[in-house]
Amino acid sequence: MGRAEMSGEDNLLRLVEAEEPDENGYHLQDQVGFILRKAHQRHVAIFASQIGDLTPPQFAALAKLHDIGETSQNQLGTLIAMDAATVKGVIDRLKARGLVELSKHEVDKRRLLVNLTAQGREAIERLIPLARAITEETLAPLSAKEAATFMRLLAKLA
Amino acid sequence: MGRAEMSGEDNLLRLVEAEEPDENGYHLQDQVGFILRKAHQRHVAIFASQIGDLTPPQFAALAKLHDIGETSQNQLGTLIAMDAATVKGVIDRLKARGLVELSKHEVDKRRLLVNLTAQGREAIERLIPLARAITEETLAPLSAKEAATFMRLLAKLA
DNA sequence: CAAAATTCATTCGTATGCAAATGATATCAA
DNA sequence: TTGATATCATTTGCATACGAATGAATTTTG
Repeated sequence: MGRAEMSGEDNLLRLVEAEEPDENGYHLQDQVGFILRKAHQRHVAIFASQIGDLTPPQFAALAKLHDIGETSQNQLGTLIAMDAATVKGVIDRLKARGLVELSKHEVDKRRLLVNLTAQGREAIERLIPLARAITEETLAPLSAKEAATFMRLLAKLA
Repeated sequence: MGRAEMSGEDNLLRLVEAEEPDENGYHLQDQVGFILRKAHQRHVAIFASQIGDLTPPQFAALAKLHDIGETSQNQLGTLIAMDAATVKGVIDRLKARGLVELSKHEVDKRRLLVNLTAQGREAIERLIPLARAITEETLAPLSAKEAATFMRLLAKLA
């Protein structure tokens, strides 16, 4: 596939000539996955700067429990998009800090019920305003209109 | 703050009445960070379904090395957005599989140079078409125009 | 030049994140 | 009812991801 055989569309030709023969111009920094990973990293960093003593997954668990009340560990995992193994670790750590408490389901003995403690409730209610600020700061590079568009499209991808 | 005191904008009133008094309507599933995390998860799953024997970070390292040639481990980390500790693990595993080789920088003895092996080069060149398919599948829920908009806005956030 | 500050790499500790295997319990179906 | 399935939780193993501490080498600066 020699370049000489290529008929002449100027921009394309210039583009091709600017690159190495074997490389058809794959640029990592233009790939969704790579940018998605970086955007997520940036968000996590912003989160950590505002809420230092809780991770985003831990916050998600508390926020969801605050929203819906007691549920099973598994159900909670589904709601906050974590598999069973991951959610267990998160809940274990929240339990160790006294933010959630566990109990057995009376009827279905397989289920482990998770609920906020008073301390957990106090914590999440205190943190929610900070979480709003985190969302705001994460979206700060975009105008209000851009942010709305972005959220709409991002939701379609997730 | 009784609801009765609220003057009547219909939509707002209905919205407020649908919620608990103390809860000002914080919904995890509407937060950028949460959706960003889910979108990233989905992408990683798509990646794994197309390229089973390499992770996205490992692929990123190979792709970048293919793009720019030999560099120091640290510099590579900067280019693919990984801190020093993370990049070391990734490179260690690629080395164990014979996809990259390491050498000492002649002048600056602190630096560890990383380069593709012949096998690594063969691998990345074989995988790049699959990576394009992964990008395509990740963006599949969006129209071409939406995808372009999304990429533009995402890049601003990352 | 010599001390101070930086840079590069490594190591340790902690926290996701997921696949796969396992055990206990529930539900479904023949 | 019992045998097959499915669900819930746990555990193990592996792979990011990052802060913090450390040591070696280089660069900056007084």
